Amino acid sequence: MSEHQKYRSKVRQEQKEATHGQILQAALDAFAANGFDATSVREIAGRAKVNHSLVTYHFGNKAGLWRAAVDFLFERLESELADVPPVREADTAFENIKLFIRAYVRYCARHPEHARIMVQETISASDRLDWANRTHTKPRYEQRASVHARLVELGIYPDIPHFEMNFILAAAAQSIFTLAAEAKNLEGITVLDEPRIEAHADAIITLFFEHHYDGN
Amino acid sequence: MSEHQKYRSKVRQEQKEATHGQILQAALDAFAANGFDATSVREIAGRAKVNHSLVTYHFGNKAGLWRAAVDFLFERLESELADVPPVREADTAFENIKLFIRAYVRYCARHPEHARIMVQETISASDRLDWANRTHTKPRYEQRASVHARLVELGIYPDIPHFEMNFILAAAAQSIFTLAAEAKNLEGITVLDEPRIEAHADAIITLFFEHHYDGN
DNA sequence: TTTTTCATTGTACGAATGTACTATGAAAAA
DNA sequence: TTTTTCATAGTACATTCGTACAATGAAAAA
Repeated sequence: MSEHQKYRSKVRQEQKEATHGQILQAALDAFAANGFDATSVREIAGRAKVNHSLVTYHFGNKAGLWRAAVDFLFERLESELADVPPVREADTAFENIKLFIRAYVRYCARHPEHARIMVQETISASDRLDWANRTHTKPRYEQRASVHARLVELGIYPDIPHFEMNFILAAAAQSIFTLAAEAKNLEGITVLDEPRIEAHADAIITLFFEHHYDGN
Repeated sequence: MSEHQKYRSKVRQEQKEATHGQILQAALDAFAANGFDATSVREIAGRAKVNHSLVTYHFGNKAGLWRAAVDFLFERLESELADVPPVREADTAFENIKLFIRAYVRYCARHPEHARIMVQETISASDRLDWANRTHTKPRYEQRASVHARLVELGIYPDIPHFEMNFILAAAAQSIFTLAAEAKNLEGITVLDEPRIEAHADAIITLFFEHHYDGN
C-alpha cells in the first residue's frame, strides 16, 4: 500500500460506517429499553441485522459500545439545542428561559432514549455513570449553574439552590416521555404527538412561572 | 395431624417468615439497584444469606418474588401516608396539600427503592408493569385525580390536566432521591440526610405555590 | 420411641452470556 | 493476474442464568 494513501476505498469505508451506525442505533434502542446489563450483545446485533462479532470489531466490547452511544447522545443534544437564544439580557431573559424549557421538552420527546439510558445508569450507580458525568453531564451542569445564578439575580427564578432547581426542572421535563408506558397505561395516551408535547411545555411553564395562589 | 390444628409450630413458622422477609428485603435492594432482568436469583439469595433454592420455595419463581416485593412497597406506602390529613375543607386545603407533598417527599427519601423499581419497570414497559399498574398504581392515580379536581376548583392548582400535574409533581418529588448517585457525583452531596430532605420539600412548595415572577 | 413433616440444602441441566479466535470472500493493491 | 487487505461470518468456551428435582435433618406428631 502506498505510504501516502490516507483513504481506503470510499465504497468500503461508507459501508463500514453504515454498519457502525446501524449497531449504534440498535444499541441506543436496546440500552434504553433494558439497561446495560440486561441487554445482550447478540440482541443488539440482531436489531442491527448484523453478525454479533461485529460489535467487538467496531467497538471493542460491550462497554465501548455503550460509551459510543452516550457520546452520540450528548453530541446530538448539544447540536440540537445550539440555536436556542442565550439567557443574558435582563429584558429578554424571562422569554428566553421559557424558550429554552420548551426546546428542552421537545428534545426529551424527540429522543426519549437519552433520559432512559441515563436514568437507568444513575439508578445502578455504575462506573459507566462516573465516566458519563465526568465527560458530559458535569460540564453542562456547571454551565447551567451560571445561568441559574443570573436568573435568581433577575428575580425570575426563586432563590432555591441550582442543585434543587436542576433536578426538579429536568425531572419535570423528562418524566412523561421517559415514562411513556405509564402514561399509556393510566390514560391510554400516546404522549409523543405534537400537541401533547406543547401542552406539556405549557404546563411546566404555567406551573413554575405563571401560576400563583395568593393564599385564599 | 389433628384436623382442628390450624397453626403449625410457632417457632418454625416464625423462622420461615423471617427467611421470607430476608429474601424480600434483599430482592427490594437488588431489583432497585439493577432492575428485574439484570438481577439474578442467586444474587438475591446471596444478599439474604440463604440458599438460592429458597427463592423458588417461598415465592414460586423470580417473577413471583418481584410481585411480592411490589405488593410490599405499595402496602407500606399506603400505611405510611395514611395519617396525612385529607384535602377537603376549603380553608385548610392549601395547608393540607403542602403537608401531603412534604410527607410524600419524606417517603421518597426514606424508601428510594420504591421509585427506583417502578421507574425501571416503566422504562422497560414490561408486563410486570401492567400488573403493577392494574393492581396498585391506577387506583391510587384515580383517587388523586379527584383531589386534583378539588384543588383546581379552589384555585390552588392551576388549571392544567391532572395527567400533567401528576407526572410533574411525582417526578419533582422523587428525582433527587431516585437519582442520588447523580447528586453525589455532581455536588458531592449525600441527599438522604434530614435537613436536605426538608430543603427539597421546601423547594418544591416554593416553586409550585409560593413563587411568582410578575413579568416586568 | 418411631414416624412424618417441611424448611432448607445440594445437584443437575439446557439455555444464554461476553468475547476470543479462526475462516471467508469480495474488493483493493500490486 | 496474483496477492493482500479487512469487513464480515462462524465457531468455540468458560461462566452464569432460572428452575426442576432429590437429599437432608431437625422438629413436630403420633
